[in-house]
Amino acid sequence: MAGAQRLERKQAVSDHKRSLILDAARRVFEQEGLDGASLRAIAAEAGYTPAALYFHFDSKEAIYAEVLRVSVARLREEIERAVAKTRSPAEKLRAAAMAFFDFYASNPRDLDLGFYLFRGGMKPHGLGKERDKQLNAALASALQSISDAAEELGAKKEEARMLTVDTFAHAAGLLLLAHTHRIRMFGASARDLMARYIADRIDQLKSG
Amino acid sequence: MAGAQRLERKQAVSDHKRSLILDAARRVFEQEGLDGASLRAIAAEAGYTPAALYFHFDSKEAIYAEVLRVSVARLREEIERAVAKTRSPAEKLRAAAMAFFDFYASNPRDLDLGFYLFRGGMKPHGLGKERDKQLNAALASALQSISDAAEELGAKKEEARMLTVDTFAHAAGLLLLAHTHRIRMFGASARDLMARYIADRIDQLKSG
Amino acid sequence: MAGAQRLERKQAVSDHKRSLILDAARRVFEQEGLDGASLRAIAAEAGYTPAALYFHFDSKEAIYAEVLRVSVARLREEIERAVAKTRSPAEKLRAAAMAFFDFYASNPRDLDLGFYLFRGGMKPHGLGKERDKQLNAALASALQSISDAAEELGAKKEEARMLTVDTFAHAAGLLLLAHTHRIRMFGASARDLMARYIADRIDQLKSG
Amino acid sequence: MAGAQRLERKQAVSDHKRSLILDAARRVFEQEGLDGASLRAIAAEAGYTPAALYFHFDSKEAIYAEVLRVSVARLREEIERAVAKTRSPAEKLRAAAMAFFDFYASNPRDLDLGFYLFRGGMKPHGLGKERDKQLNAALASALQSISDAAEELGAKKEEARMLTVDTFAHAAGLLLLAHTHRIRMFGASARDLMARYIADRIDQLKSG
DNA sequence: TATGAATGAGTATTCATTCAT
DNA sequence: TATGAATGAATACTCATTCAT
Repeated sequence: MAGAQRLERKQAVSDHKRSLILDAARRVFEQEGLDGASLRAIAAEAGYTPAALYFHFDSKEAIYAEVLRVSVARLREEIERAVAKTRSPAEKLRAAAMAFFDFYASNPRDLDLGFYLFRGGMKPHGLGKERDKQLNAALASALQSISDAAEELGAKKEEARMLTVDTFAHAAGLLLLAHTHRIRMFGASARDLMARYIADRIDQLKSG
Repeated sequence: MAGAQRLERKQAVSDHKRSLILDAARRVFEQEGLDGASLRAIAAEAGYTPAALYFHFDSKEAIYAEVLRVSVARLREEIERAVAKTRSPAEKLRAAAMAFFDFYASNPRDLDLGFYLFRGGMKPHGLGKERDKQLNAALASALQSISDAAEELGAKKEEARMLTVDTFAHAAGLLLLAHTHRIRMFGASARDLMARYIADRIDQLKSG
Repeated sequence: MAGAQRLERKQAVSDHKRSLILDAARRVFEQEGLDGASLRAIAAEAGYTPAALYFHFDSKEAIYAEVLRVSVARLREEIERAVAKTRSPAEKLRAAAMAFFDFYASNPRDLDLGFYLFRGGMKPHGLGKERDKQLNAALASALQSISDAAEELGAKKEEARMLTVDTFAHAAGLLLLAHTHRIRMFGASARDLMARYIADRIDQLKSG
Repeated sequence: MAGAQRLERKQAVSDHKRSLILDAARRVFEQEGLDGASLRAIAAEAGYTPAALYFHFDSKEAIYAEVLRVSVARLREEIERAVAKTRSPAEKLRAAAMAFFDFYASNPRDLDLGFYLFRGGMKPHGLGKERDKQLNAALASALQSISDAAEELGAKKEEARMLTVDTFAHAAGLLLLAHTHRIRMFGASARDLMARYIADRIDQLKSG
């Protein structure tokens, strides 16, 4: 029993240190961006030697992946919080979509990270299949609110799915344009366009 | 006269070498991705010493920019070619939008290249102001067909612009999902979704 | 206790390695001159990878500065040792001046090193402000013996200072000539000229 | 005859181009300092390709040497001009010494160049014996005024020579200190110190 | 668990020089 | 005489990672 307790405590301490490193990594991402987030920089911010991080993570990419995992978890929380404040299915759908958009609009580093990892940014072997699966699951879970709301509005399962994908895509595209400053060339606000987009889709659903 | 001819020939040879280097750069992008596209790698692929590239280009970024410029020019050509085959404004709009989508769907490295701008864009240095401006202009020019078609369909200038941005964004988002293989998790075809999206917008325009 | 001892030993080992690198740097200076003293060269001479030096020093300039610091420290020691052997103020002054001259006459690479400052000095970056200040302080300290002796011989503070500057300048000029072999063209011994110079200044002081 | 004339003209044209390059080199030295005076930079300033310079000079160092030669010639002119304005031998001596000092004080790049070339700054084989000899001769000639004046003031040949060397050395030392900004630490003006030095030597000569 | 030390591969860019044309 | 093209060596410095301690 005593041995098991000791092991538990050890595990807890270890987890805590891991999360301290992740916090540091997040801070570095925010302040320096992806390119500045070297292992050295993360280690320094965490008060560690670079070598020390290898006791807690397998590689730099593993840290990146973990930060992304937490990021997606936060995304999900934000969406759920926004949805919880609403009453009607329509409002729910709008709230979920806009929460998704707003999360990345106000956390551009999370967007950067997401794009980096979701694409082939990582050299040696990507995230690894397992992590990739987990990530997809987490993302699907975050977007579940959108699908649910669509179904409540009368969409069939398949339609609801497609709406979710479309919403994700439209938001991602607008965010991309907004963050590369390529959108101002058309003199439009990304958020307004997103709002209009989702309003149209809601109308479609209601009338269809 | 002979002197002028010699100069012309020299220029032609020089241009040819430039384009060989750009081809090599494109190949490296394709095989190694953006991060692997170091000057050394490009030089090696082109059969040159790194130093030799500096005779033909001012910097690594200049090579990137040129590759990108060519890519956007090809995009524009494809869109215009597609539009030229159509008759009605509605067809024109659809053709332009789908040509945009298809270009990047079938040239994923060009998409990667475009996304590079995104990453450089976040901390906005990258290509330098001048090149960035030129690029925006080239992109706007490539998308002009979409705006034109929308206006022909009765949209006001402002509406036409927003439609163009929306179309760009939706396509970009879908391509991102497709490209990262995140879209299959919803069991939908990116191209179908794009087609439906643009069909809906055309309906909107016609009925509005 | 044991822990403290281990730390001490570690520190000692680290210091030793640092000094081995500095020795290597000095050797490179001697054999290759200042321009040849690249980081690579120093690392190779020390039996290290270039990257390894960055564990022990912040930059190439930091190594230069350290070598220079040691050089000036040795200069100071030599001057003080020479002065300590004398009795009268006049002898002290002569001893200090000649020790200064002799140090650089018999350590021409230290002279080179000092001249490096000159070249860096023209467009005044080089070592960075902080190091430059420290160096000036160390140099001033090394020359203090001369000022002190002058004051003991009756010179006012201001006079003593100027004498120090003059002595420094005269010695530096003669060393330059001797070192570049430009002095033989006049068939004179630099050391004799220095001795005569300082003798004259002592006479001046005594009679003035 | 016609052939000889043609050859002469060719030679004249060639000489002119050489001097244009040297002018360019001088300008680059002045604006960019020694480190910035790369062959490329000189060529660009002269409106040539780097390769073209090799038809006029053997190497970069050869250009440096030639610039230095011209510099020493100008030094000599300045000294002679200053001396020509004076009447008494004492004035002559003072004028020559101060002209020497002032020349380098107001043309620090010439000083820099002189130090660089007179020392071992040049890697492969120095200036070459021949050029070195010429340079020494030119320098001696520039300093001749000082020796002459000293002799006119009653110094024997040997004494006059030593005075010249001393003056050269003192000036060089002060200039070195002044340009490295190491002299202000003693709060003295280099020019005043030089003036005092030469005044003392004149007094010595007169009284001795 | 953590460190200090070290590595080897990598970065973009500059340099003086050469050579065919 | 001059150029365009090319080279090979060099520059200082950064990186993720490893390993003995």
